[in-house]
Amino acid sequence: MPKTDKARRYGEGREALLAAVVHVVADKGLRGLTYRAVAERAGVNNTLIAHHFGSRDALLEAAMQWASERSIQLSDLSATEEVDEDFARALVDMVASDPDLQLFQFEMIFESRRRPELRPAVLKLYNSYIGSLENALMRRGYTSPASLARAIFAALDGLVIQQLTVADPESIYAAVVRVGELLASQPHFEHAEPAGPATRIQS
Amino acid sequence: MPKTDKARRYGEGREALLAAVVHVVADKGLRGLTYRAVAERAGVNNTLIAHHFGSRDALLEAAMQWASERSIQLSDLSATEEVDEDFARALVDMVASDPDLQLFQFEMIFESRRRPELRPAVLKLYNSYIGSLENALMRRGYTSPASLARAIFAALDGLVIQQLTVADPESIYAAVVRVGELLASQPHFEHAEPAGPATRIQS
DNA sequence: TCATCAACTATGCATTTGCTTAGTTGTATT
DNA sequence: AATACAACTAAGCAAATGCATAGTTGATGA
Repeated sequence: MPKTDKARRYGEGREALLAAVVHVVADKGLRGLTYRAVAERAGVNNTLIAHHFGSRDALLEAAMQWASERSIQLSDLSATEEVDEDFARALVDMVASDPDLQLFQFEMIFESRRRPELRPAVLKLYNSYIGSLENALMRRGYTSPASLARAIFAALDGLVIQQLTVADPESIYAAVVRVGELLASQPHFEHAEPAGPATRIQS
Repeated sequence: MPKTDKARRYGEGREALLAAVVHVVADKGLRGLTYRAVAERAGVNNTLIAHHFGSRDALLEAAMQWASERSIQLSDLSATEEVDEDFARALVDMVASDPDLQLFQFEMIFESRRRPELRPAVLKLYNSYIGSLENALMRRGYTSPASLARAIFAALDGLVIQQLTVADPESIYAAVVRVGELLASQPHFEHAEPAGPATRIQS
């Protein structure tokens, strides 16, 4: 039996369709993103998509907007004070408990290469992640936080992909912890110090 | 005008089709992977695909095999002695000069979630990358090289994705260099020492 | 030189797709 | 209660797709 959300109430169709897009893309890919598949998953008639969004492309764009708005998750995580065991556990748990949102976003990142209208949302997402991480690193006194933030984010991003596709959660957990250790071994303040000089750790 | 490789010689069709798959997937996605698109790109009749491979699924599987065999690239790079400026430049140049192979592989990694027959090849690729990196780290005396190799590979993987989608090559270059610095700051031997004790750098 | 077989092409078709058109139903406003 | 309009459904169609069938062409070995 296919997963369908039934018993929708009047007026909830649009939102249900957007949520359905994320799940359909996550488990059938963009090739499986059809009016009928999305509608079935949302529990509505397929022509409702054309009514609300006009075209498949517009549906995808709307879904990207919608998903990125509710994708505070990693952004919150990145703004955390440090990449420690708690962070690692939270990240691994997040991916394990809601892989579809991550999968959808990765699909959209690659799709944005071919669909210019998706680029703004994708860029905003990435920049918000990397930017908040960069701020956190700067507050903690790391040197040249821009390239460091990019590198650390890339590592976390890459580990999420590995967890989604080829590796078991515990290996990923260990690797995330290792990323935290790499960070800790770089020169930085002992605690976040918004202003003024502070103790700098040398390693 | 569409990119078509014309003037094929008798007997080269199969190989041309496999190469075409990589390019088609890279610039139109898996949704754009149709018999007609691939055949046009390869400069052959679309029914030749059914002749050689039988089905679209089998074509994709064959292309994955084919591509991973000729994807010695990152593996070679990972086995390099250290992640320095030369390595960073080589990585960035590789992605810039041949993005299609990388894009194809990323698409396949995600596709392997839904197509079990692709998993062996994907796992083999990842394990060969991470494994050779782990060996290189072990030779250089890094502690717990398994999680470190996974983390470093994830960082490089993530940076490749960023270069392919959202960031300019020079930002990526800087971040790759930073990854090298993170590695250098970890305790390890000064030079690769296959056996026996050696000078251990403390940071 | 000719037989054989693989590589290759031409035609065609059932299915799936995006989306249009024409309608129905629910809700909010007066 | 009547109006009006948005949310929603039913039916259907032109185009694209995967692939089957039937044939043609080129290389190769006897």
